[in-house]
Amino acid sequence: MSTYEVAVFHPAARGSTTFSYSNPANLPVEAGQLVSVPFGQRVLPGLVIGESDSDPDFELKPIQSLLDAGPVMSSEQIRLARWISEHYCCSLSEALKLFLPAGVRTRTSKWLVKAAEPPHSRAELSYALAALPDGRPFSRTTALTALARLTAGQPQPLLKQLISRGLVKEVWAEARRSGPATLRYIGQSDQGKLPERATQLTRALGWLQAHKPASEPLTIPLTMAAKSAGVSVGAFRRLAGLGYVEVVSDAPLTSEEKPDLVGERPPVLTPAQRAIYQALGARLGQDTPKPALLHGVTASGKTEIYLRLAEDALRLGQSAIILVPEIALTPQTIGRFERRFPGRTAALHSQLTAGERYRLWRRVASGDATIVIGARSATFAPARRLGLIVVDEEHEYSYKQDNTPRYHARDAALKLGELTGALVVMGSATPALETYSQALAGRFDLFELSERIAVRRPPSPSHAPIIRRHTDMPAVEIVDLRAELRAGNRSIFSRRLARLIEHTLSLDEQTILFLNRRGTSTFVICRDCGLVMTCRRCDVSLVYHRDRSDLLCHLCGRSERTPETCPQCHSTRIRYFGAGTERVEAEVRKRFPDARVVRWDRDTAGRPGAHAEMLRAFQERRADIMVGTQMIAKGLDLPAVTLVGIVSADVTLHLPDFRAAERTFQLLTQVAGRAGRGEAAGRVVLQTYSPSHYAIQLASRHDYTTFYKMEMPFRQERRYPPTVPLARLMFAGAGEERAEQQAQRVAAMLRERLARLAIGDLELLGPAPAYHRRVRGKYRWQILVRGPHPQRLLADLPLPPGWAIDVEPVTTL
DNA sequence: AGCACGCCGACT
DNA sequence: GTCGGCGTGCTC
Repeated sequence: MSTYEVAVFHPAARGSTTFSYSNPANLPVEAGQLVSVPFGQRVLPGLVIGESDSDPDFELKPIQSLLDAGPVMSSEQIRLARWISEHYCCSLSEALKLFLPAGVRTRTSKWLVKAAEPPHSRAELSYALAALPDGRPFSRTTALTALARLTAGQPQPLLKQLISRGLVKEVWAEARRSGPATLRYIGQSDQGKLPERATQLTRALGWLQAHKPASEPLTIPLTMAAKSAGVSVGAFRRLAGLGYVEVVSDAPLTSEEKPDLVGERPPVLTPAQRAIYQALGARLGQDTPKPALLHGVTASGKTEIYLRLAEDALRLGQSAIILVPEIALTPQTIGRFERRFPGRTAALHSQLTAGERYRLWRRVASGDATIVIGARSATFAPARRLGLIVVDEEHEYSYKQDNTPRYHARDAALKLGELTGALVVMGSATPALETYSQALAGRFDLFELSERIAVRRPPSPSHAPIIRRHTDMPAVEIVDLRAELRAGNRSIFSRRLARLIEHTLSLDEQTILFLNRRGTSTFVICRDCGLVMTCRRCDVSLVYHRDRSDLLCHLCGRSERTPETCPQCHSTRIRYFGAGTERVEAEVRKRFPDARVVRWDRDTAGRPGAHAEMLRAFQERRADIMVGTQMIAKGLDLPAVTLVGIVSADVTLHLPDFRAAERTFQLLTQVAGRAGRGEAAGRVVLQTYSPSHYAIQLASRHDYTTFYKMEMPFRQERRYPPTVPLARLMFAGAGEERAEQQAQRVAAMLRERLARLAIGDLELLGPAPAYHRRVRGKYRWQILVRGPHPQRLLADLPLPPGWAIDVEPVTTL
């Protein structure tokens, strides 16, 4: 009899461990199937990885039941999960979880049940036992409610006693499926049975009757119905109890609009676009096409190439996954795909509810949606017959997940392409050095788009042709802020920038002002004793936010009242230094009182829909100046912007991280690229205290190639990625000395392991305190592992709690 | 993560 | 002797 290898969803599952189970009931089990299995004392969900003939010397437990009709993961997806677990040193079940939305994995929960054969001492508590349900399992809440009557409102100790005496047992059982509930209403003639005062039920029923189509039953997600009818979900559940409607979990979902609508007409391609599109399009049907890097300056029309390729994939009966950075996942980007492929796209973004996410997952799995667009997690969408994977802005750090599994979506996408034979197209104006060097080495095909295109869209809907023509890259002027100071200008705007803002306003054109820092003042200091206000739990200075008149910690989010006197010396001479976006906004309002300003950063774009609102306000010319952090640097296409002011280019430049120059270069180039995307030429003013730094000089000339040539030797010399692979072990825990001891102990273990495994080409750096030594009251230490295949050392490492492994970290801060 | 088992100290 | 504290170690 064959055994089944099952990855169990449980934190204890280390490494790529699977557990073997038998299948005595002969359930139709195949790889990729969700099952529930007994594990220890409990029943847990697991995923069948495969079959084997191995005959272990202990007795196998049986697979208990199937949790889904068919497999929920393909064999390629299982192989990708295995790769993730091995490459990023996480457990297989952690990697598998990436592929399954919360509603698909079934949870188990704790229930209580009366003991079948209660032990000796039962007399004194029999009164309590009598209050509990017989035979069937009941929830903790049920038990507490029943016991509350006997204990004057303090049932917890009594329940605890019952459990500890063995009179009540805790059991693990499958919980209800957490898929979104669906309501089904066929229509009933015999109303009037409802009690008169049941206003909620009457309203719910009225809504149903008003909304039911004439011929077919009404099928709608329960929450949606409740929202629309203005009653609680409970009202519909009550109706279900009375037999008016059916509430089914996980019912087959009717697809939304059917996809035979004609999408927006594509614009005519420029010769440069067409050449690349044709070269790439020819690979779509191929067996294992080589991945491609599309290096195109900002506004060179990369997205249109993606759209064309997606169209071709669809025509071949394939599906496509389009990855974009979370920050660029604006209604603008989503809208562009939805207009081209109406009814066929599934947009996965962070603001979906669990139920919506689940529904989209099902739509993709069923083949109803064939274009998936989303942030990094969309890599794991259950796309069938995958033909194309696009990684837009592939250099973006948000592609790296910052908790376990710490995967990089670009690299996962490349692996997925390799496994499925899908074409992977990466695009960027400022490729990551990792990617560009591999392209130069021939692992990827390199395509260049070096000219900008201005697009004039006719007001939609319209069938007028879309006009496009070449425009120039914006001219960038570097302003030396030291010279400004010398000239007596202490404002955050240089004379040149102020003049150009004025000029742009007078032309009725738009301006973007960029500063990669939120708040009003970045540090608050007492003039008398020199005390700088710092966070109680982190080792950073607090940032003054005038809008909320609070001091805010940007690491942990804690806010404190602004002190009127110094907490140390009680002086009133408290001063505020350093500018953030809030200060820029205030300054603009002061100096240009007639200008209409919007500020776009995490403080103003926090709530859902805020992005779209601000974008629309700016697009419809209801504002003249947009002030923002790096949120505005990504993928926004605002044709009326002719001036970009970089208030300070230096925020990220001097951080002690090997990627500081690369990051600064990328950010500045992207921000500068927001200017002049329409018909009118763009200008950029770049203010800095380091005007001769190569990252700033080259960003001002949009010169990626030279930047690459200068940065690579530096990495080579210092033995940093992409020349030498890197992994990092991080610890965070309470107690300053304890953290250091922890770090030393793990470092010693690593040294010992390195010697035992006789790995000579890996070096350990550290342990050393992290750049932010303390965050949320936890002290942070790190150890770097440098050299080829650090996984050799890190695989199945028994790390104490508080540790995390980050393979190919995006930063070492 | 739970929940065993197991080995020590405070009590009926 | 028993109850119960929480330190290691296992879960097919």
